[in-house]
Amino acid sequence: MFCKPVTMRMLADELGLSLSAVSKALNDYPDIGQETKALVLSKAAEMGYTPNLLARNLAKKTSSFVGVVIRDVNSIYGEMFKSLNEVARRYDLHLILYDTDNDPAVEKWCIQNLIDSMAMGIVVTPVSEDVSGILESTRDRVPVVFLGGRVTNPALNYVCSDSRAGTEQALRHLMGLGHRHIALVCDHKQSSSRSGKLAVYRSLMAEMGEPERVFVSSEGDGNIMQAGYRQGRRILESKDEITAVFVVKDMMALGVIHGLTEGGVQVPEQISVVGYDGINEAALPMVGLTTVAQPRMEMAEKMIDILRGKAEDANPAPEHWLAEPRLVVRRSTAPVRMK
Amino acid sequence: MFCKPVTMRMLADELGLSLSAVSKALNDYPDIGQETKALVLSKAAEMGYTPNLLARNLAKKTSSFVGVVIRDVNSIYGEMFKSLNEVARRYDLHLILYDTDNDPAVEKWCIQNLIDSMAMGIVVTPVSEDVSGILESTRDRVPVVFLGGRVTNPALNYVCSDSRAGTEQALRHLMGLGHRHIALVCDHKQSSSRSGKLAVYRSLMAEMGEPERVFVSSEGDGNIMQAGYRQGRRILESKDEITAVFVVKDMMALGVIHGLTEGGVQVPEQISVVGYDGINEAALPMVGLTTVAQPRMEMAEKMIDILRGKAEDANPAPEHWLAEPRLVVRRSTAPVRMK
DNA sequence: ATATACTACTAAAGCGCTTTAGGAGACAGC
DNA sequence: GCTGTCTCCTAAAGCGCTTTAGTAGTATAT
Repeated sequence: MFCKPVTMRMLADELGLSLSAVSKALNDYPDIGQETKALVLSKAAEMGYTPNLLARNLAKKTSSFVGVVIRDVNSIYGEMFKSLNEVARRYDLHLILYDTDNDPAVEKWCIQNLIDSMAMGIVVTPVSEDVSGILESTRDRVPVVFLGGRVTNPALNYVCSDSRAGTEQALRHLMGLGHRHIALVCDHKQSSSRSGKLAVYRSLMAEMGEPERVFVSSEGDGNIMQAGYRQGRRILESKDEITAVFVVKDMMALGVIHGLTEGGVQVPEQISVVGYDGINEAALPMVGLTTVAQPRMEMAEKMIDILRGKAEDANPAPEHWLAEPRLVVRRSTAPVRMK
Repeated sequence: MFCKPVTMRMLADELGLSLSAVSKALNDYPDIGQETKALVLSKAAEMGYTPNLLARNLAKKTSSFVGVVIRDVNSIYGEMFKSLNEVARRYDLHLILYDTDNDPAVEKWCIQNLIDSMAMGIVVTPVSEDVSGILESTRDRVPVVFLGGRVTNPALNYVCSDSRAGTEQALRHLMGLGHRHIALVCDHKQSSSRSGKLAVYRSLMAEMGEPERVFVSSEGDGNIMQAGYRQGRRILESKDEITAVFVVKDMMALGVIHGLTEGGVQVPEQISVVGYDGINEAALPMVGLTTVAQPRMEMAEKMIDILRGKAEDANPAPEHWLAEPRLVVRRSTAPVRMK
């Protein structure tokens, strides 16, 4: 059923040229005659020749594949794929995407396969903040850039949004609406972006002379949205005159809103909610979540940039990028209601 | 910076064996001694050998890559990636994912690159119902399976949900709730799944002796959700005592709901809405869209099955699969309100 | 002892491409 | 004439693996 594709060998034979002449013509080498080059190119077009990427990559010891390893593609990082895809296309790069489903064993498998596929680089949102396994297997083989705030070790390549700046935007927005009793909701997982958000929250609360109202989900709270739901209920139970809440993840914020409204509290009339990430769901008309959006395109560009740089220069100096997030105001926040 | 990985050659030299002996040991060939095999395997583990997939694929003339070409990854088909990813892993397959953004030129580029990467198969949600370009370039080179209802040519491989059965489930659900004045909303794009839904709608309306209330979006309506919004408004303008509406796509249904509620009509109190696809957004608590969900896992399994079958047997007989969708009842539908 | 068959290995070609080294021919300078 | 220097092309090795053909060596049958 499958017919043999046109190879350079066939082109060469057809034209009575050597294989290398054809290769040089196709790859714009300097030491090839203009006429010969034109001849080869026209013949290639005529016969419908297209280069075999695997063979090319193997011979060049470099590849046009970029690995993308995401904990959960149904998240902001999965949504970022769309931007990555666009940037990759600009450079004739191809994305091999994996969803690890938060399983370290799967993550390991993915990384190994990318190495074996000679990927020119790997983007990964690591399952665990302990990335030593990833570093060890990829060390001196393929550049890795960590995405999202879980890893911000200055010795590594990473790209994430500036969670401190984003948090400040969110909180100042609430404060600008007159809110003072502001709660923070976050999940139990440690990450540098979480601790950054927490620090900014604390300093702003201190600035206002307000006590900290921090709600942390516990391990057994199920998925992130359910965890948010639980915290929404806890906020109500706290009887703590809270008028606004900042949630460190949009998905969790949706859960918080659900918990709040199910408990009979209107958002934003009684409590304002702002999330973080800028997931697609936040923009739905029936959701309308005010959120701090990560600049996907810019982050995608930076990640590909870094990987391309490493591939070319084999430059061992780590590169970071803190992307400036942008507050998107929607329906879930409103001025505080005066008593 | 990049160090040379362990190759079979190194293993062979280290053990004083031939290259082929090593290859056979690693690949479970019959004509290799048990002791030798054990020796090779342990040495491989010791030296941390892993096979170069590109080289292997090139030599075997078959690859472990599967191409996935999706019009818009932020859609039900993008969400299906998660299932595809899981199935692919079972067979040691790797997914090269592209988002064509509905651009035929990009689609062409993606397909060509997959051919050049020696993909063992391609899953595609085609931009246009005219897939002759795709067929021509992939013919006799790589098996293709079309996903979604846009292509259901019996001469081709395709997998999609049974839109007739799904539509019937949706409409019978509404009818069971007492609805008789049921509208159908669809977009202007032709596709076999759309025509199937329309046909079932017509026959059921005829069965009830009700007139057809069909709302078709027009070309200039913007994205699918905006198009739905427009139709939601049109439904209100129609003054046609409509109590329920079936929308052929969830994203569009969200737009319809938005149009309806913005026009002051409560969903589901005044008008029930049911969608089709089962996108993640439909399950959000603040959305709660009743919908006909496509069985993602089953469809993913079938697609990989088909591709694997074609790759092995080079069997030219086309295969189809109509997956049975499943009605998921949520908040957006309610019993008709008696006047 | 010889033919037969089987086992366990090696040699070598090949997958389709890149790349290095080298060589033929043209042309200039002295 | 010889050397040197171009330009344009070829030969051949190599990327890391698979696979075919072939060959020792041992065991079995006659």
